[in-house]
Amino acid sequence: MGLTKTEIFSDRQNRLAQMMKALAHPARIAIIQQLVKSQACVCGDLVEELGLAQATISQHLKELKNVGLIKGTIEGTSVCYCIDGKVWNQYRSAFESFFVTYVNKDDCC
Amino acid sequence: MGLTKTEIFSDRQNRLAQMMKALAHPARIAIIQQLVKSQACVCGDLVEELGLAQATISQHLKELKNVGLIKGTIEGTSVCYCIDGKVWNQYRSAFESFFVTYVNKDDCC
DNA sequence: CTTATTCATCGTAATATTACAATAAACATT
DNA sequence: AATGTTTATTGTAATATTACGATGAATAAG
Repeated sequence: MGLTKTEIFSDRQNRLAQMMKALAHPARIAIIQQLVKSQACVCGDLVEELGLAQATISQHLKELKNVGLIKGTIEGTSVCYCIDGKVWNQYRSAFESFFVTYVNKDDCC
Repeated sequence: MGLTKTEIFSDRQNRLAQMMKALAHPARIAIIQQLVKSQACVCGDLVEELGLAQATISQHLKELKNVGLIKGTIEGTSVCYCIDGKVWNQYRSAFESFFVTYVNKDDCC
């Protein structure tokens, strides 16, 4: 137990859930917002901006990298992260498709 | 440790993360989709539709209820669940606001 | 009143997540 | 080469999540 039963759900459902999960932490939201704001790519500045340990930030960055939302390129001794526009758009349309399915009728109960 | 440091993030960030979390499981996605599809409210039919134990479904329903996305009304011995249109719209616009912040320029790295 | 039916809750096991100190790896600087 | 800087990784503790059987509470049916 304690293990999500992905087999019984559709690929779409699993993928959407995974997308949500990638953003289901305030630190990862904050990281994304920083990357959006500082049009140029930030790197370890994130550690100063957010108040978390370097190891923790690195861990969150890894998760965001794993789902493809961000990518990092090495620049000397530091790493420059930025948002992957393609994946961002995929997320955006996946979320929109999900939310558009429900049309507001009078609540039935 | 192991406890999210909500204090260091803004209310907006925490709320958005919580919304994502509510939908960060395929079973909860599937439940919502069922409720959208069967315009009338479903109840324990969910247990048959998805392949999870009754206790598990009940637990997921509770989480969705906690964030306000769905509401349930007792009908005799069964419970009728449906989406709360107001909260749905709040979610929708919160997600849209988030995704609209990033405008696709050429990826910088 | 007794017996089903339906759903919520409790208890519990397995697994995942979050956070950080400590360390390693890679490059830059002296 | 030796030292510093920056990031990733490893190990670990605390907490959260997921799933389900068992039980309880409420109403319906007999």
